[in-house]
Amino acid sequence: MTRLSQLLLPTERQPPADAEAVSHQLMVRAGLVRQMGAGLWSWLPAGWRVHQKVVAIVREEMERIGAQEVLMPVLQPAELWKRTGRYDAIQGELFRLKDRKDADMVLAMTHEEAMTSHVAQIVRSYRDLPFSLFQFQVKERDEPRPRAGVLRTREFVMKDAYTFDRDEAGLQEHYERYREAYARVYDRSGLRWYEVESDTGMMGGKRAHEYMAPCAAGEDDVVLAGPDGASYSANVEVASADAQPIALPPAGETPVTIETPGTTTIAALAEHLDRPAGSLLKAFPVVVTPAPATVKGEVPAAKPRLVLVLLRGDHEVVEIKLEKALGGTVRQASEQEIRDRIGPPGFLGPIGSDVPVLLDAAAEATTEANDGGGWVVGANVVDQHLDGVVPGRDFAYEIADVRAVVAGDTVDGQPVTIEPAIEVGNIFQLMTRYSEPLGATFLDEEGKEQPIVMGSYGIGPARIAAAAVEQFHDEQGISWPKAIAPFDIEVVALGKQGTDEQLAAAKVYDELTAAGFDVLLDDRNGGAGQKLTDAELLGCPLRITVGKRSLAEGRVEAQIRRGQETIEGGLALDGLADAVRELWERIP
RNA sequence: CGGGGCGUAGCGCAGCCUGGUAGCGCACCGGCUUUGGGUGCCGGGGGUCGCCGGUUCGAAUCCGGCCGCCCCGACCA
Repeated sequence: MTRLSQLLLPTERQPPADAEAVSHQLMVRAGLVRQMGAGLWSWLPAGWRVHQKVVAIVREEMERIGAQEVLMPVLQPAELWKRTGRYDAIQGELFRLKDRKDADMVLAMTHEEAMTSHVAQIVRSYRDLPFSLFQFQVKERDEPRPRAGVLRTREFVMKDAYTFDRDEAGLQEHYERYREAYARVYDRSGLRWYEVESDTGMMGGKRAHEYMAPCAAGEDDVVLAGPDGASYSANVEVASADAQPIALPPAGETPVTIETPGTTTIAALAEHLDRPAGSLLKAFPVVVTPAPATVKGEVPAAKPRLVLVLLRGDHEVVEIKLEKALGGTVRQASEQEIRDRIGPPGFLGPIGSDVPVLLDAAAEATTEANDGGGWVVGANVVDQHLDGVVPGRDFAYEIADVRAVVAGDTVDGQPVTIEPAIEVGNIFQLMTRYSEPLGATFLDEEGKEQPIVMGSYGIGPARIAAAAVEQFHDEQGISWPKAIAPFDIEVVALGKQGTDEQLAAAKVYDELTAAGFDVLLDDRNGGAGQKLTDAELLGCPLRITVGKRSLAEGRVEAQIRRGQETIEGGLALDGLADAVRELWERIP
């Protein structure tokens, strides 16, 4: 029996002063979670019910596709992580510690090492494959900046799953099955969501998708084309689209020097020349440090090198795309490096220096679309630029798509929009990134040793809960999707304990519970205002109010939380369970 | 890691500049009152003023160091 008078549900009238995100404010105010430290959160009973409901949905969908549930330690020997190279590759985010024997240990931020090393010991033959494992286990990440309540924390439960296949075809099959399972998970949980192409990041591997729930507190920007991203959707980190056209003035035989005193920014230059920023080439000098060896035995690459990135003045670089294109980590060049190798900052250009040039694909596409047109670039001389510069003719370059898509660009002719969203899950094709260093191999039909081909698949239940709050709330509080609400129905008993309303409400509670609903009964002695306000804050999908007014007619009141729709005339006590069941069908 | 801000009761805040033994609202406890949208009145409990050190007759207040938390950026499976 869940009586509010017995439930630890510390609702607050005011949100914590430091809570910025709506979900942060509401989840604390509604008594679902409490903070212990930066990025460290405790789940109180009602909040944990939400979390568990999400977990139950995920578990069902994992089992539906044949994945087997396991549980592996969070505290792990560092040795495993050294073998995959991540011990050195991951800088601050990995918690490291020593045990009493002074052995290096880590707190796992994900479980590729653990899963793979076990599987390496167990699997011998192609006959043992394929299969897939999953768990709900805590992950520890020393986040540089935890934020937004439960959205980005240092410790959180994750459903992580791993697939083990004989070859890439098997992985693809598994991958598709997971995509379907994920779609079901997010549909069932009641979120607005979409699947986008993503960067593979520290996981390594080949292909990856992220599952994004659009919301104001989102940390990622997602590029979408078509209705709700139907025809294109990708994280801006990897998105690519056709830039909006821009006209370039005809170029002469050779570049012409123009005086541009004091115009060190694109904006100033555009104004000075009275030309659109998109017709100017922005110079972005960077230093590339080749990626460190992530696998034992990999040959360390060359020394850091300077590269001049050129892109349209109305575009920005995406560091991740740049790093991919250049094959290493990238930082902006220092002023000294720029002066030594290229020219005076503010007037940089590709002509007159020996620094290799990387031209953004959108700039090249613009050049082609303006046959015979020329750009303005820095002259590498103070207060001078060059006009009528033609890439290829006037300077050599390599080409890559390294710019950020902006709203209004097009994909297959369709304009894109950009929305903030929170990542609620992801899937990666790891290939042999972990099986090789950890020796997870099998003998194929020919008796030849092969590395297992892997995939990894994560879901953050806490983020699903918080994203739901972000997406579904109003002035009064949360309005949960019914699949993950802490309770299906809150029965509010008006009047003091022992009154007719309270007795009738208890009966309503029993009847609805017997009918299979999760019911919360507010049997407190408080005033009507307090109870109704708290109910709206907590946000159960359906509220049944038992007061003496309607009770006199043998009825109770009903309100659907989403949209605060009051059911005309309420519901008759006689046959209440059936009426509620019917009503339940149309609640989101 | 860079920039900014904040630590005083469970939550939200004042007091600090100008040093004199800590206060308000909500919540909580007791009594009465009220009973369909946080009712009103009376009485009450609760705080190492983040921590350490210094200055001073005296420090929440001034000075130094440290710790914690939040926001922006960098970063982020």
